Amino acid sequence: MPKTAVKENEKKDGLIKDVQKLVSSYPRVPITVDCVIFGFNDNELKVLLIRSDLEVYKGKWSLLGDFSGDNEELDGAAKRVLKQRTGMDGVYLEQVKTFSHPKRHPGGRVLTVAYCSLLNIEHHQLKITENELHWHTLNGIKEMAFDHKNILDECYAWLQKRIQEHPLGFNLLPDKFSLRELQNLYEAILDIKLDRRNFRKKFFSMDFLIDTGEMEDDVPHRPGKLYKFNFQKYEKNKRKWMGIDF
Amino acid sequence: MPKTAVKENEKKDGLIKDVQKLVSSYPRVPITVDCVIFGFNDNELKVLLIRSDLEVYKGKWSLLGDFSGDNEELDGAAKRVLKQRTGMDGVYLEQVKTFSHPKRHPGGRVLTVAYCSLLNIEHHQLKITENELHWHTLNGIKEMAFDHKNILDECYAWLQKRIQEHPLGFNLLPDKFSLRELQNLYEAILDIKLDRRNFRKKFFSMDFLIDTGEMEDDVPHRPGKLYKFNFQKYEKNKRKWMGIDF
DNA sequence: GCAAAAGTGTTGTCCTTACACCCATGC
DNA sequence: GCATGGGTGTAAGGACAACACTTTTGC
Repeated sequence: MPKTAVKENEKKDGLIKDVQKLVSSYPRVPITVDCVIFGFNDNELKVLLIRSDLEVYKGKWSLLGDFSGDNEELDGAAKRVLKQRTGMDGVYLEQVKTFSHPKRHPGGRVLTVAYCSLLNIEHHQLKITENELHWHTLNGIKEMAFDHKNILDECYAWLQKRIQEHPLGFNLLPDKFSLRELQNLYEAILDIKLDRRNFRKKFFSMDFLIDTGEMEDDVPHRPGKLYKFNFQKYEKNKRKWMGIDF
Repeated sequence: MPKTAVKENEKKDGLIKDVQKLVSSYPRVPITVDCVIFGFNDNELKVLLIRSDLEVYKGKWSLLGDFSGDNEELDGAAKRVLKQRTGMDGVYLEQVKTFSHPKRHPGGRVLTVAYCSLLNIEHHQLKITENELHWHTLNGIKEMAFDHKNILDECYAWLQKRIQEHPLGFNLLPDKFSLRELQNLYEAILDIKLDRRNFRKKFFSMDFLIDTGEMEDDVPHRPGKLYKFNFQKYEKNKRKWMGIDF
């Protein structure tokens, strides 16, 4: 507790009575949220970036962020950013880390809370033309505005770890997908090659895939079956998700 | 970007030139750090708490926290809190999560960043008598000030997971420890019973324990060997740490 | 000599890995 | 009919789980 705030506030029993006064004595910091929005198409992991609107970062790419409004929970702020940029509610979203280096923003100290989000590119193409907003492949990104390259790297590492513990990947795929698509996704995220037979065995043994009875269409080879992920069964039965340990 | 801030700042090319002005237009929020400091003795996992100095929380226990000073990185703020309370530098410390519910502080909106810290109780008894500061066993804690019970629960879950991925536990033990102590620690944190022989096999096979040649003393039974953890070898060779998967 | 914990190996089970052939479709 | 990827099974090796007896010390 700050000595000054305590002194002004102190009573004989040493307890602070006026909590509003106490809080108003705290230094205040501008807060933003930054969303690392991952997508997947053409067998590549993509991230959604916008051209920076600050002159000091002219031409550089930036994460999608906004400051946190008064009395807004940060999860809500992140959802708001997603909604504004992609037009979508109900997108997968998780807090990853808070970045606080005093020089991370050229305009002064600004704290940012990084969120990671996964969405299906096909479902979300609607509002993307409004701004200079583009999907980028991960390894094409060299430099970014602020410390956003660092944030992106940490979120990517987070995703690689997280996807082996939870079935997040389905958020990046269409509702119905072939096992080949699912495997391509895991290979792209983890940046490794997997054995097709073992991959299939693993997913079938978890028993969270529903055979839709439909098949791929318009492929220049034997079509594969299309599956859905059984989100309900997974939610009821999380224990059965064994780590994917490639 | 906030419409007002952009408008005041806009040039013909649409880029913002005055970043200070931009940042000064952001709402500002008081920030605190809260440290969940775990210790281990009497074969129990403990957490270091202080009596709240707010009258609204009279008698309730609280995490060790402080607000973040101007231009201070949050990791530094958390280290500062640890240093002030325990007198120790170089304690294990990691950011866990940021809590932002608008009503989490009775004095108004205050954002807090939770840090988790692990320290050896024996080494840190020095400055603990200054305040009403005590080690608590985890399951004795029912109610706390602010949302600190929630923060504590999340940090404990974090620890349970984290200790299976990294050898954090050694930070809680004396430099030299017996395998029995090490096993007790894992049993306490994970809240399960382990097989002694398998536990020993696992740790010896990782080859990160150094036999000090010394033995336990003053035990009313056959004394065990004392080991040190080989931090250097671990740092050079993190790959060999296989998840502990009890 | 007795209580209490240290120290030590083996076996069965299960998961993981590596690996090769036939099948269905579009062209 | 050929190119392309879909679909399938098995065997070997490695990790994990279960389990009991002898040893050393303090008292």
